[in-house]
Amino acid sequence: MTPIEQDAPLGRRDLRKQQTRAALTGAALRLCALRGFDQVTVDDISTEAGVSSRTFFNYFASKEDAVLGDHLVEVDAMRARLAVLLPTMPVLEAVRRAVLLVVAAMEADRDHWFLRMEIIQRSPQLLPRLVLSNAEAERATTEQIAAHLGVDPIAHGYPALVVAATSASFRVAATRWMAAAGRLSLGALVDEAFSGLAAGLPDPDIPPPRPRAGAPVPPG
Amino acid sequence: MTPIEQDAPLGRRDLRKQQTRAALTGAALRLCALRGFDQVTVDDISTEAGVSSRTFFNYFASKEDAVLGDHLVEVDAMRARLAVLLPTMPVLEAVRRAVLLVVAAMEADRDHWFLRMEIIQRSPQLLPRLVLSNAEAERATTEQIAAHLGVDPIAHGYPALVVAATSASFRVAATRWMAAAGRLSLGALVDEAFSGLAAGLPDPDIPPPRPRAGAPVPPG
DNA sequence: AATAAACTTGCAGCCACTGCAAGTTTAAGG
DNA sequence: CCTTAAACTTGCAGTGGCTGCAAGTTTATT
Repeated sequence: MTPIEQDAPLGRRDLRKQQTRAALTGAALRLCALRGFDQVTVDDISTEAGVSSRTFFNYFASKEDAVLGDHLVEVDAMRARLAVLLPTMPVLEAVRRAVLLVVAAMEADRDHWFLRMEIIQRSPQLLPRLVLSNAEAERATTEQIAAHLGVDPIAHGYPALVVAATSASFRVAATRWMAAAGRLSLGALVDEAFSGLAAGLPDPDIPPPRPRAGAPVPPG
Repeated sequence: MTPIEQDAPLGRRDLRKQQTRAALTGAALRLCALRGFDQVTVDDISTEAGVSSRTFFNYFASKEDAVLGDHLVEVDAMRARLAVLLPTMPVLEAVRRAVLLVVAAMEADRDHWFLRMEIIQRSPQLLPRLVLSNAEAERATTEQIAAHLGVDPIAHGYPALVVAATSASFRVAATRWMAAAGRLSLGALVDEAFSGLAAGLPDPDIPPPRPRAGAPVPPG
């Protein structure tokens, strides 16, 4: 998504490919935010981007992919960071810090993400696919943590549990971030969520506007 | 899914509808487990179930729905149970106990769930839709907890966080359950996952069978 | 038995998506 | 500069998911 300027050899061919890809995602996001996801055909997007609909499918495997993006780059970066962090701190803390990479990428791509939010809100069918793009990453991270701990990733539930819980927390933070239209820092929201996790999700202290019925009995 | 025998008025019409629906899901699960999800057409399923493909879409909105089911009943039951439990115990504990209802439903429907697992493993595209069916339920539960705590569900992150984390934990437990082909109790796996959550996901104590290679040296 | 309601089905059609076989553009080597 | 190979685009034809419509058929109602 974010136009990445690498020192890699960029012939005018690869340059044009990047342009086309950007044009397609741009058109997809713009049109879908305007009309709603299923009121936009692949042909609309392709025409808006100035290519044929057949070409669209040379760039994206599905209409949804064009809207949601792939985010593979960040995933790889996160895996590398995790590898460095895991040996030096508790798992949960390592994951928290690694996730900050994704936070940075999303904050850098604010505009696209806000459009995505609008589109997803109108077409909830998209939300699961967004989760799926994480699913593969989650599986890999689970194995990475299992390897680090020296346990079997299916016999032992911990690695999968940490990954699933942190991933869910991240999603909650991202949702709040987009709901707040960026008035809050995504990083701060993520930190808040991870703190809640690390504390074991205790009932929050509510500044008591009014007491509720049925006494909450602290266990133990 | 599970044939529910209510005292409700069951004319031979509603009876036949139930039969058709069961035949369709049965055919869908059987065929997809055998050949793989996208090697089975709606026509195959309909023919196997003895109805036209047009009728298929009178019962299910999509091919995926036929395989994954809807699970609306359990969701409603869980919501009711939560309403009773919330005022008398911490949120996390209330959710844990409410989830046991879903656990019971799944254990009662073992066979279908194991087929679903096989199918989903071969066609990971299905996993997100399974998550989506939960998404609506999660939103409702979040609001229920927010109302109980007397906080605004978007200003305050706790309700969404608890729901997302517990939901993810449940998914992990279910995955392990299916991976173990039912040799373990789903209830026990869920309890284990919730315990990990309540403890704040600390690094597990690994019984050290052997030190692993590539020495991760914990710094002082 | 007559009427209304519910259910099934075929048909026509939209759209996402794919493989194939052109045609066109760019890169590479002499 | 010219040639050749590779890469990219595109149209075409076809599959399959999914929908609305307009019968036709079955079941419930009075």
